[in-house]
Amino acid sequence: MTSRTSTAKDVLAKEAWGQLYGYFQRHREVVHHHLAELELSFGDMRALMVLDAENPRPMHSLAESWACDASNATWMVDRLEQRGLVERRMLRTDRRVKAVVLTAAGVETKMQLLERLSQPPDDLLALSSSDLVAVRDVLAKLPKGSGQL
Amino acid sequence: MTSRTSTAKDVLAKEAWGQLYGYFQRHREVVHHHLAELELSFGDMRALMVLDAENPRPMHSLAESWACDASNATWMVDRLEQRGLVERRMLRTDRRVKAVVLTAAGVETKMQLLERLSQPPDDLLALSSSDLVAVRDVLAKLPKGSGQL
DNA sequence: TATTGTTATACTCTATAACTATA
DNA sequence: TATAGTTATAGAGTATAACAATA
Repeated sequence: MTSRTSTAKDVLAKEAWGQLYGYFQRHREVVHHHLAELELSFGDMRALMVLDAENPRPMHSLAESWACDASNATWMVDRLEQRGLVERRMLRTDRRVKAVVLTAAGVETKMQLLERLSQPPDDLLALSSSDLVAVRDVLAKLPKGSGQL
Repeated sequence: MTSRTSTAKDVLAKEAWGQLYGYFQRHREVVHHHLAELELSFGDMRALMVLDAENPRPMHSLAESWACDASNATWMVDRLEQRGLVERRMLRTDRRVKAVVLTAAGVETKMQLLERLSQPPDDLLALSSSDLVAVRDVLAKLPKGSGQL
């Protein structure tokens, strides 16, 4: 709706975006490599990210966090439970809800995954320290809230 | 294998990577929004990216580019062909191979998709010009070849 | 006999609708 | 009657194996 002639900054933003986008295209496989090592699917990863051992999460709340149907949440938790990574707990306050927590094994798996994912690709290490600081600090200025379109 | 104590640069690289990774996590939905507008699946996008109108690509070569099974390539090309976006051509040199090209409609759809994908998110426009230049120039130093692990 | 591509089939992930049990 | 969760079922997307045509 804000259609107008391109400013110099529009061009810069497009070029910066192109670099960012291209970089992630090239590193998509990195994530899948780490997941394969831990025998996790992409869905497993999204599931683990939301869960922990301290805060039991009701199924319907998980479905919302995962932006999926309730029946799909049942299926995802079933798989993780069969692998011993999560556990369903009954709530005494409302016996309809089943709250999900990570087991010790789930915590361990999540930790290993996070450690791998936080490992920067080698090509970043080839940059100078000042370049790394520049990227880090500029991106740190961007809003961390839910992504916009 | 290069296990050693963390240098200051290791820490910087991890922080920069964390920012890059987080940014793309937050903007994953942007791509899906653009795809939905054009009624394309994620697979359709990957398919279109590899194809053009000038260079007929044999099926087995496409399966390799898409890193999928040959039978899956058949299925993907079938769908695009039914939508009129691609066309199978016989090769007179080897009558076994079927080479795939984008139709005029396919070129148009691919162009519309590329235009949308190249549109930077609003939050980048909120950065200063010098910040945009910094991000663009640092990322431009990274290798463009096939991603490494 | 080897290669290109397709078909038949099955498995994973996702959703919709119908169901159970609580509230 | 409404809500939390599951089950039954169907569809998209992926793979493996058997097959047809051509080299």
